[in-house]
Amino acid sequence: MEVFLKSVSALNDETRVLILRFIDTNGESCVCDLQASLGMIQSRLSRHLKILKEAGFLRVERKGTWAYYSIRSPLDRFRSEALEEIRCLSIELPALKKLSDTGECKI
Amino acid sequence: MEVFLKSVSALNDETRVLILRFIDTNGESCVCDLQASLGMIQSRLSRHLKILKEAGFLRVERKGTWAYYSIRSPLDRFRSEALEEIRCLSIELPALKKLSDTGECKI
DNA sequence: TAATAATATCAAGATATATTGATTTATTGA
DNA sequence: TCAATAAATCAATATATCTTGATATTATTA
Repeated sequence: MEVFLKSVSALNDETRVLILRFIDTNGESCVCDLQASLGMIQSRLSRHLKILKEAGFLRVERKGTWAYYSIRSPLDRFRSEALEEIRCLSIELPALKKLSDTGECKI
Repeated sequence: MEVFLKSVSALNDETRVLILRFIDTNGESCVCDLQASLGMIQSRLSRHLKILKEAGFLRVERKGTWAYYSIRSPLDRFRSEALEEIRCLSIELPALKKLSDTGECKI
């Protein structure tokens, strides 16, 4: 029950659904790119990433001071179905802004 | 997005997961039996049943003053997967008390 | 080792959701 | 039509979650 509710409550927020969809679409993303692309302040984004990670949807890889988030793999059946459902939602997905590539990451 | 979040937020409560599991296990149930079996006060139960119904998980059939709730059929893929997940949870499921059959429904 | 940059955490206030007891609505049968 | 019963809704309070700005942590590099 506990694990199921943790997955469900992680999904129960429009912001987090958007983050999942964005990372699912664009692949591994660092926090500063997500900030720039999604237009979210850092503490807010960081909080939601943590919730998604602890619910088993995301994994993090650190490279220096950067943190790269990606869809955890493999996902179990329910999480996988949830992600598939999110893939089918008609969402206005913001364009990817790759600050980390160009070195202008100063947020 | 709206519909997805409605499903998810309906699942995001231990009480409602228990109700879904109970009705899934015991079949169509009237509100007074659910009250007796689950030990919930009437307004609380009624609220949760409404949320589950409006999220597309349950349907109601009225017979006189009674209201019988059952799993809506067919369920779409995501709801169906969610229910399957709930079926696999190890939950202490209270025994069914059929007050409506014996006529002792006075709650 | 000190300064800087990226990310994480914390504290306070705002918003949403759950619980309870009281009231209302709807249906049945006298 | 009135009384009784099942179920739904309402209002108040309690609890949980989200947002923001400030602060802390961690890794890099000068």
